[in-house]
Amino acid sequence: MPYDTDIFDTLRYRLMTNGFDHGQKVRAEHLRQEFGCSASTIREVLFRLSTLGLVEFQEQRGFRVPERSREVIHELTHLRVLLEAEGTAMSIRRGGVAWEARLTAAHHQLSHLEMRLNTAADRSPFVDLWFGAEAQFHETLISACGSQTLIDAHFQVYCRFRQQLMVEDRNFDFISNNIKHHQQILDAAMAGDEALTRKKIHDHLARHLLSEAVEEAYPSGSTALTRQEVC
Amino acid sequence: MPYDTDIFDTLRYRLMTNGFDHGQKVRAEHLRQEFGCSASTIREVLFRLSTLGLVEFQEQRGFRVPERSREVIHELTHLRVLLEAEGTAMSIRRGGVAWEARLTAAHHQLSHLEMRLNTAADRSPFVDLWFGAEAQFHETLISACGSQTLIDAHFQVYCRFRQQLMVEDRNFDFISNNIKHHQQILDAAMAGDEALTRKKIHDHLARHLLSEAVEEAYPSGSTALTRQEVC
DNA sequence: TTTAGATGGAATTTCGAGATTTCGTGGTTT
DNA sequence: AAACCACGAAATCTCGAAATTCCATCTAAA
Repeated sequence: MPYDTDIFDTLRYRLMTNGFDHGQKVRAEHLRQEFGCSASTIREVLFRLSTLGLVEFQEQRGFRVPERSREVIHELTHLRVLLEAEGTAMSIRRGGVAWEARLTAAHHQLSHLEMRLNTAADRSPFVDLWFGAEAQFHETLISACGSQTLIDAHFQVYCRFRQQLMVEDRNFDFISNNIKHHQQILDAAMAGDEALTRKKIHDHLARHLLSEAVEEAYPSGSTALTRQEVC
Repeated sequence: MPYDTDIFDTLRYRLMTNGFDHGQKVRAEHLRQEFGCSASTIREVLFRLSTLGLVEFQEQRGFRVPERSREVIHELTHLRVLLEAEGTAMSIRRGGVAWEARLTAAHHQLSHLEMRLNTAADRSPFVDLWFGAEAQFHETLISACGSQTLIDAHFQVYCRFRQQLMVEDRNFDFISNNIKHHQQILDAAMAGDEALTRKKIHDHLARHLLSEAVEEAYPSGSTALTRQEVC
């Protein structure tokens, strides 16, 4: 039991799974009582969480959970596509067989869970597993890019993206589309087709982009945003 | 007036201008004495600085200044080109006359300083001004992109980029090339040519990329990295 | 000589309290 | 009714010290 890492991880999970309301102030005093530590420790943990963008620090006003908005989701998606497409293209160039093996494994695990999610009557036992597997798959995509800087930047964006979207669409209506998307990304990457992989990554997330901007980047296949969905 | 903001700004400036050695541990106790405050205050400031990547936090091992390396410079440059090219292209699309005016102003100021730097016998009085103007120009390039998320991400990368390169080449041998580069970026942006602007931004920074990777992205004009230079 | 363990000083992390600031409530004035 | 001010409660920020951990050095055993 080294240190306040427990608190950090607990709060990070809670923030990413929307255990706090968007825009709400973080009540340091309540957390202090809950974890049985001093205010300074909580304060420090919150500073560390602000590094990931999961809480926002304001001078003399403490910390608060970022507001949820369509615009922020759009911006995070845009950045995520930019980084993930670039990182995956680099992985294709320099990943080799080892990366392909890891990617296949990650996809297999994700695919399995998505099948279960798609058919199960009660989805709740799979939800957390699916979130983990989905994160693992996208992380693996860029894992062989060779740039820890890019991986870190992507992780920051991914955390905030997840925080923004986790609250929505617990019905997993999108899941059958996602199965196709992930398969197409895998196939394109395995074929070594960088351009196609970039496009499939974009299409996978295009749902969360506001339509106008989609037009600009990919004039052909724009999809209007009628409802926010997870991933 | 917020108290530790002074310390934050002072240390940020010192970190970005290499007032500390790369890879060195940050001596919190020394800083505490220098600023006449408690260890907690210094600790908090360092956490806030780690948000920008200017110091790295390690559990139970305090903070240290990131190591300087050719690989990290390459990665930061790669990310900077990616974000800056994208942000500038978006600014071109949606910036309008107001953005063009601001960009022209920023370039004019920068250009003026670069002329002085290029001819002055003693460059020292212009150095700080030039760093500010250079940052201002590149910040203005992406300022109309409409995505605060992208602007924040770029700022993080820019801080670390500057921290890595500030120590090098105080002779400003690169300055005459830089004058051309900045002019070309301005011209391409004013002409509304997104592709050309992207290329000019890349060329401007290509010097800091390791040659192999430059080949991959821009097979035509690769420039080997023989010596690190600022900006 | 090398390795393992012990030791003491220095750095870190945590704590609880006091100082400062913000925020909400209620009352007064225009 | 709207704007302004006063005041108390609650939150934030800073501090100094205590508790914990790291790190370099020394000693002993193989």
